[in-house]
Amino acid sequence: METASALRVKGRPREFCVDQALAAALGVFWAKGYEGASMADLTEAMGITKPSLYAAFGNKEALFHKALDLYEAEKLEYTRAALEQPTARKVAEHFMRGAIDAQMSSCDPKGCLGVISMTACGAEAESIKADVIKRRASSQAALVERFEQAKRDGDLPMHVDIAGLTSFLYALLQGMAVQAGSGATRADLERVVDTSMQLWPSR
Amino acid sequence: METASALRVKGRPREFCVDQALAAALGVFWAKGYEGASMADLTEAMGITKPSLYAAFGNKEALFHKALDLYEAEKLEYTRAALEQPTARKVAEHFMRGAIDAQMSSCDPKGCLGVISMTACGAEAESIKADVIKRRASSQAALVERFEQAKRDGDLPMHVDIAGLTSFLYALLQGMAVQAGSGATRADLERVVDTSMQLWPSR
DNA sequence: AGCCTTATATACCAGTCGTTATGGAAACTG
DNA sequence: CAGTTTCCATAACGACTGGTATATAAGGCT
Repeated sequence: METASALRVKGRPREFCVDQALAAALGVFWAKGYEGASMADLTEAMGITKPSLYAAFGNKEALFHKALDLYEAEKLEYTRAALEQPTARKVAEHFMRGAIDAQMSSCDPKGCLGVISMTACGAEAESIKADVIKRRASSQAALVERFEQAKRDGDLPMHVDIAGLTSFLYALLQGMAVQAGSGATRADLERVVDTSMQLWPSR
Repeated sequence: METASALRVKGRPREFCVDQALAAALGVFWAKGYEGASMADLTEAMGITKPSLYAAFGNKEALFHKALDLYEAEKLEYTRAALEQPTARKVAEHFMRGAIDAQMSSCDPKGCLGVISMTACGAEAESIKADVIKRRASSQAALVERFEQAKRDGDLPMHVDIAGLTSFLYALLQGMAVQAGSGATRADLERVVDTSMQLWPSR
């Protein structure tokens, strides 16, 4: 409908940076979950008032979905790199080490936004939960595909159940996220990864 | 102070069963988390009014702690049986199969109350979180001790890192709880357990 | 009987939730 | 300059939050 409207600003320009405000909102959601983050928390962290927030992002739920987009694009970028590793073993290790970096960053909240948003489910957040589930399903499907390729490549034994191995790896990642959110240290999580890699099949 | 006061009921007797009401409260907390469960939800499910609830249980937080006691005693009883299994392998398998039964029961909410309560953390629930973390730490310590015994018994290789293996198993349990709470089927979780048992060291 | 103690039921408290109407200020176009 | 459009700020909305005050009802004790 509109052609390159970057220049066509008619009225008064907004006084804040949308991307920057969204990043601040992501931080709040990440730290407190969807329902735990109040509009007051959000507006304070974003440095804007409530009407500005509603004008720029719609409402709380729309803001969350956009924050989730940002989270996937920025903090979950490592999963894309993981799928490009040469062997199934390296794929799994990249997933887990990357998860540690993402979940234990000193400047970000601990844990995984997806896990936090999915478990904290008070009826109103049902659509939030559904969104997170859908995103994770597509991500998991990509991992299944990668492991099937690994089996064809011969770096994964023929007898392993791919769906099982994928869910197993995801369970580990989610469990690590839970532990990251409840006081585990980076060394704790690294021990989990080391143990997992020692047990990994193709070795 | 008081000696067997079961008979000494002075005033009007209460019209509901405390244990039954607590069980109903547990169901609500389990399904919606601590913060997601409102007093209206609780009183409705328990079949009592708010003043009765406050008189019998103190407040929402005290009610939650008592519900957590009940949860540990009833739904987490399988962990005690698991520790008594003859080998480390059987201990781990009993833990995981028991977790499936507890998290996928057709008459109870899906997932693990501990995981749900720990991840949903909105400031006010900080003491809730601390309680859950403490309980899990003691449970985890018991598993460490059991695995050290297994190493002495020779059914666990000498080179394995016990702390790592324990956190690894707990991560799997917590990850399965996350998946149980987000639409996974019993077959999905059983695939995770089968995969885990195929990778388990001492085999 | 009457008293005493406790439970129940209704109504209410102050505070917060997400959301929005209102009024004025700021910047662009003509 | 006026006109228009959009922004920001204050304040308010009804609904709901956890928690209580008050009044009435129901049992045991003497």
